[in-house]
Amino acid sequence: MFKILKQSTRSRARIGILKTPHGEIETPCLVPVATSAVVKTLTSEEAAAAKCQALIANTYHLHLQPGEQVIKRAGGLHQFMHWDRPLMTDSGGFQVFSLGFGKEFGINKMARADTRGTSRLVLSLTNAENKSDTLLRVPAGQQPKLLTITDDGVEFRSHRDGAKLFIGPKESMRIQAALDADIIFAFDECPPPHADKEYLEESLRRTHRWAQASLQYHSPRQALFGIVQGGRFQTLRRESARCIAALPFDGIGIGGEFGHQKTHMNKMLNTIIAEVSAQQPRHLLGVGHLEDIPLIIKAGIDTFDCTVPTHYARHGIAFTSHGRLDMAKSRWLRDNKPLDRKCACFVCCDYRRTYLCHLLRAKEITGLKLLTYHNLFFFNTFIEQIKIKIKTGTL
RNA sequence: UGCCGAGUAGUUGAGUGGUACAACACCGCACUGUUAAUGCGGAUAUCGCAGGUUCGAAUCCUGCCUCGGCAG
Repeated sequence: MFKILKQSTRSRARIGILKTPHGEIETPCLVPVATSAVVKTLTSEEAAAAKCQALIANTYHLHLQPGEQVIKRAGGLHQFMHWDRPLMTDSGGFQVFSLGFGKEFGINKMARADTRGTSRLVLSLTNAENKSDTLLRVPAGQQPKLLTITDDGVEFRSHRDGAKLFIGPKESMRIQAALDADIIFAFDECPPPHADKEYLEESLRRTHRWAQASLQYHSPRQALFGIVQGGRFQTLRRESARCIAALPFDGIGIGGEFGHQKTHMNKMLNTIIAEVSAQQPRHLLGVGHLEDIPLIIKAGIDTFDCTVPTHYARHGIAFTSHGRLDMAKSRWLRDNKPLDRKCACFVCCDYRRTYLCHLLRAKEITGLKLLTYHNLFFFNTFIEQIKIKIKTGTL
């Protein structure tokens, strides 16, 4: 299922081929996020044209809307969304965080370093109610207010209508089987970044039990990846990697966050990858800012999904060879140059900054589409260049 | 020409005696397995003009100006 074509001698980076019933993925590869069976603003044809090799959709969201039975009757996700290349589905484990502690505290998955130079953990607070400077803690045993985590799974409340719904490993596997993606993920808990070590230990035990249950309930016609957790603690990451590596998964997923310094993520990845088989594909969940990509590939990551190129595009940010450009800023109205002269995508070939800026400021949805297309093309091209370096032995 | 109504931030409006508020626009920041074309923050007003009453006026009174409606 996974074949390594070239292993770098300078790093853990490798070129591989991940085979699926819907074709091959040449790794390393970004897997753009198509939560609701769509890369927001793009058609599946456009996502393919932007050089996306595979997409990842979401179990929780598709279960809520339109429901997996609708997709099953449509012939599965591939036919439903008219995408004939490889597909993954995430298990709903991330929603345990994002709709639980994430929503409650108004925080993101990632912690970040205090800008005042202390080593104190500071969180990206986005919820006005929690705009205090106090350090948030999640002690062992604490439940998020908005959902309930038990040994068997998670009782969610629908963010759409408040209805209760239960998803555990069994339910996640059943839903993912109906969706019928090529690669699916074990049901896990993505723990909050500010959780105490004791909380993370309990959460990890639960995630490991759910990993075994996911294996038990999964149909072998889909590839199933287990998920390593453990937060910012090296001992927990090592323990988790050993546990997941010992189970008969088709690949290794790596989830959660890794601490509030960028270099810490590298250390955690090295710890994890040292414990898993070189022959298995490794997928890093939810990481992929441009500056992270060379680091994670050198650490030995084969595939990774991230909302950054698509999400930022819809907030007006273009990633270019000149860096991040906020294309909604009025200065671009007077700029007749292409978005990025060095980019070969149709947006950069055929349109100019002034027009992109106008579309964004006028809130025309085509502006979001053009930036989404460009960002994906740019990220994918960036990764192609890294692959060339691996192939030629310079990375 | 008369009568009636209206003039408050760039715009549309709220505010009927204690020197101003919202939305949008503008400017800035954030966003890493998507509840997000989102969230947070900031700047911006001699309250049409001139007088008067009052301790105090966007608010009450007088005159004027501008716009709209109706009448002639």
